[in-house]
Amino acid sequence: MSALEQQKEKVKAAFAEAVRKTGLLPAGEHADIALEVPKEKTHGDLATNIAMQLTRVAKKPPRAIAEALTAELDLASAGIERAEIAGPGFINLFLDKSFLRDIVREAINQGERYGRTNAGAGKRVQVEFVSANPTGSLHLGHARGAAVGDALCNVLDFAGYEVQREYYINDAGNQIANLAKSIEARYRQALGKEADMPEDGYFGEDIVQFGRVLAEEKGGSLLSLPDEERFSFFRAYGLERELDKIKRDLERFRVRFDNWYSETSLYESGKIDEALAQLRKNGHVYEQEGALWLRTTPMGDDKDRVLIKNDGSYTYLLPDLAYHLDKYRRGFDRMINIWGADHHGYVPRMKAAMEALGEDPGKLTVLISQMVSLYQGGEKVKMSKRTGKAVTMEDLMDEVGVDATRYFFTMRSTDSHLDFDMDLAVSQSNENPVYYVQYAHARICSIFRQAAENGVSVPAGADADLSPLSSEATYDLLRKMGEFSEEVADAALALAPHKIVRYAYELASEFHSYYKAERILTDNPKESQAKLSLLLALRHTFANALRLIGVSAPERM
RNA sequence: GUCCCAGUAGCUCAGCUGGAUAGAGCAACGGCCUUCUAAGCCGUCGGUCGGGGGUUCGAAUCCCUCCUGGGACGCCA
Repeated sequence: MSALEQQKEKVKAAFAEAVRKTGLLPAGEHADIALEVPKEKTHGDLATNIAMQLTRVAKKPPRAIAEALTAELDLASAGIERAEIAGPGFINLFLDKSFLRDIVREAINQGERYGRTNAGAGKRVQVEFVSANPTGSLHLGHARGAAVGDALCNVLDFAGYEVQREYYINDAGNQIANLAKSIEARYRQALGKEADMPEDGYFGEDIVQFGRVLAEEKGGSLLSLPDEERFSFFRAYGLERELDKIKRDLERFRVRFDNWYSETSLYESGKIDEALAQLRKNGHVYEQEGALWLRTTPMGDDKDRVLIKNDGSYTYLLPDLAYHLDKYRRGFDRMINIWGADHHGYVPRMKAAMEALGEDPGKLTVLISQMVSLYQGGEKVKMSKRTGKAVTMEDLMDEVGVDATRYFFTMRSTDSHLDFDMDLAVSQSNENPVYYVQYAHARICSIFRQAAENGVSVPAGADADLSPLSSEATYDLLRKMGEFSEEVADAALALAPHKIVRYAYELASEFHSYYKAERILTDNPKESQAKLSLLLALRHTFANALRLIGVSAPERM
C-alpha cells in the first residue's frame, strides 16, 4: 500500500469511528467513506463528502452532520491537524505533512516498481490487439492500436494483473488468396506480361516489389508450375514476408507480443468444427437458402449471421468465434480486444456468438480505437486504400520518431477521434508535450551530473534526512508524486492509458515549477541531500510513467 | 432508417462510477536568463459544457428528446 493510501486508510478509520459514535447510521451499517484530493489547495490535503452522502439516511442537513462528525473525529490518530467544514457540507482535512516525506522514501526504495499496485490481484487478462491482416504494411490505425494496446498492457501489469499480449493472424481465407493473386499479377507485370490485378487486390508498393524481386530471382520459371502449386508458392511467399515486416515494425515500435495465434491453426486443430458443434448442440444454428446461419438476434444483434456460405466456404465470423471460444477455454478472467473503429458494428455479433456458445459475454471487452486524422502543414493528409497510398507506421516512425508517435497516440482517450499533428509531433519546441515530459527527466539527470561535478554525493538510497523538505512548493510536488499508484489503478480500471500520459504531464508541470522556485544544489549540504533524494524519487516516477506508455526517458536532451 | 463514437475557451482535448467558483496545452497579450538545461517559469484574456425537458440537496456527468459532425450497417475481412 502506498504512503498516500496508508494515510487515507487512517483517515477513513477515524471517520468510521466518528460515524459510529454519532450514531448517524443504524447499528451494523457502514458508511463508504470516499476521500479525494481536492483540486483547490485551500480545500486541504484530503476532503470527504461523507456528510452529504449521509443526508438521506440520517435525515439531517449535510452541514449539521459534518459538525457532528468533526466533533467526534479523533484528529491525532489520523495525522490530521485540523478539519474544516466548507461549501455544501464538505469536510476538508489539513494533514501533518510528514506522510508526504514518506512518499520520497517509498519511491526510492521501490525504484522501478514505484507506482505498482495490487488492484488487479493477479487476475489473468488477455489483450488482443493490432491483429492486422498480413496483406500489407501496418498503417496509422494499426499504429494507434499498437500504442494503446501496449500501454494498456503495461498499465494492467503495473496494476497487478497477469497480462498476455496476443496477435491474431488472419492467415487463412479470402484476403490471403487475394494476396497471392496480387503478387502473381505483379510478378507477371514485372516479367513484362499483361496481367490484371484481382478485384479486391492489394495495391501497395510492397506487393509491386515482391513481383520485381521474384521476376529477378526466378525469371519466368514460376509460370510453369501447376496452378495449385504456383498459388501456394505465392501465398506462402507473401505471408512470410508480410508477417515478417509487421513483426519488424512492431519491434521497432517497442511492442512485443507473447503469443502469435494463427487462424490456420484453428482449421488444423479442429477447433472450428468444435465451435460449430457447440453451436449446433445449443440449438442456435439453422439452414436457409443453402447457407448455415447463427441465430444472434435473440442476443441483441440486428440480424442473424451467416457462418457457412452457400458455396461451402466460411465467413469471417466462424473462425473468429472459434478463436474467441478458444480464448475462453484458455481460462482468462477477462479478455480485451482492441478493434479499429470500422469494426465496431461487429461487437454485438461477437458477443452474441459467445453467448450462443454458452460463455459469459461480459468477460469480453472490446475497446474501439477511433479514427486518426493526420495533419501536416495545416492540411489533412489524404489517403487512398485503393491505390495503397496511405501513411504507414514505418513512415511515422521515420518522420516523427517512436517516442512522439507513441505519446501522441496514447495521449487521447481511445474512443475519441484523434487529430495527429505531425508538425507539432516533430517540433523541438515548448509546444510539444513529449519533450516537456522527457525534459523533466533529463533535467533531473542533469542536476545529478552537476552535483557530481561539484563533488556533492548523490544519494543512492532512502536514508537521507528529509526534514528540510518542508516548503509549499515541495508539498505540491510530493502530493502529485504520491498519487502515482492511484493513477495507475484508475487507468487500469478504466482501461484508459491516456490517464497516465496526463499524469506524467501534470507531474512534469509540478516539477518544472518547483525547479524554478527552488535551487537544488545549495550551500547547505543537508538541504541539498534532502532535495537530491526528492529528485531521485521523482526520477523513478518519471521513468516509470514514461515506460508505461512506451516512451523513452532520456538522460540528456 | 438502425446502431456506435463525438459535440466543453479561437484551436486540440481532459473532466463524464453525480459534488465546492468547469480544467490543461496551444493561440493572443504582458513579464522572467550574472545562479543546477529558457525544450523552462510567472501572469492576463478567454466558456449559455450543442438545444430543450426531467431525476436530485446538487447535473458537463444520469434519463428522455431533438440538432450537428464522423463512422458502421455484405453469404467482404
